[in-house]
Amino acid sequence: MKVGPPIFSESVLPWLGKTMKLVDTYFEAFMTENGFNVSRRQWLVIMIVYSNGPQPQNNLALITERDKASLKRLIDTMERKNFVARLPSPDDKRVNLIHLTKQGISLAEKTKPIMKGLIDELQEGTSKEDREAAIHVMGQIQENIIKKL
Amino acid sequence: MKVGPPIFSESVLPWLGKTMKLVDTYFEAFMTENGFNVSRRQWLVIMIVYSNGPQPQNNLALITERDKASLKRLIDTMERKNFVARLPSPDDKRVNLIHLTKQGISLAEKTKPIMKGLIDELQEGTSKEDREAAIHVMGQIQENIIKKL
DNA sequence: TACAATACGTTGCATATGCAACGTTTTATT
DNA sequence: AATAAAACGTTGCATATGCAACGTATTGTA
Repeated sequence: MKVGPPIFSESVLPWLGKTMKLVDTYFEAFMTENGFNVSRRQWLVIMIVYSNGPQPQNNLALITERDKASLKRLIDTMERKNFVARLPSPDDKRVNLIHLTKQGISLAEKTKPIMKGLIDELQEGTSKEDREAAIHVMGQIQENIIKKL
Repeated sequence: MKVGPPIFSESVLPWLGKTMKLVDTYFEAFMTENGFNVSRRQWLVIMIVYSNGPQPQNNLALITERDKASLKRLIDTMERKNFVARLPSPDDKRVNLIHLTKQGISLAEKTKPIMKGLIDELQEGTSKEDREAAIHVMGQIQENIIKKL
């Protein structure tokens, strides 16, 4: 018996989660192949710090859109893996600034160029117009929700 | 200091997770407002069973794209909430068939009509062409990944 | 200045998820 | 028919996440 998800089927919604999950899976496989043990979110944090300098945890939580508790634990893991280091902010005693370690910097430098290639690979066979349309659709959905919440 | 996520920014990818999260949030708020205590995934299971009849857990795991262990625990919760009941399959002693309880059927009947409205609300301001483009992009990304994995 | 409100990071608790291993049952192979 | 392989649901373990509460530090207000 053929069985599928009812409703939602014609809409954009069911595609979002599955795509995201696959992207995460592929990202980690790709990183593992290249000798790095880093999740997509960990990598994102590294690149944010690499591009913008040391950041308060709270900032990273906002940018990555996680709870600050969740981000705290992510930093714990990354510190254990020796990608980042917590250093007290000179301006505000409440704040930890997340710095990259040598290993973190090295990872950023090595992965940044190949990551563009990865994104191109993933989006292969899609046109710029379609991607822009997709972004517009998702942006509109987000707006609609935020307006109603 | 203005700080944003580097790379990925121009791509479709960062939109996926955020949109999904917002949709889930809104879904649950909507359900709560309407007097139902049910997550999007729980609701999806209910609608699948409602539309297709009692299902083995494994089927539901495949359709909802969760691990069978994860789905097992989802069913535990839904059984506790009295939305569904496990009944042994007459054909296969390994299999549980997930049935809807009266309460589950009632929920399906009451929510099905309003859910179409919800989806329309969410997609308000998007054209059919753009939504199709979005689905095409995500489908292509999924294909690309599956091909490479 | 003194006090209240807020911000930051941490911790405890609850929940969700995947993977691997297991017992039971079914299906395939020899 | 006997045995091997696979399928189904369950459980233990590891990880990720959000919310609420807390202590400390900073900012705003009276």
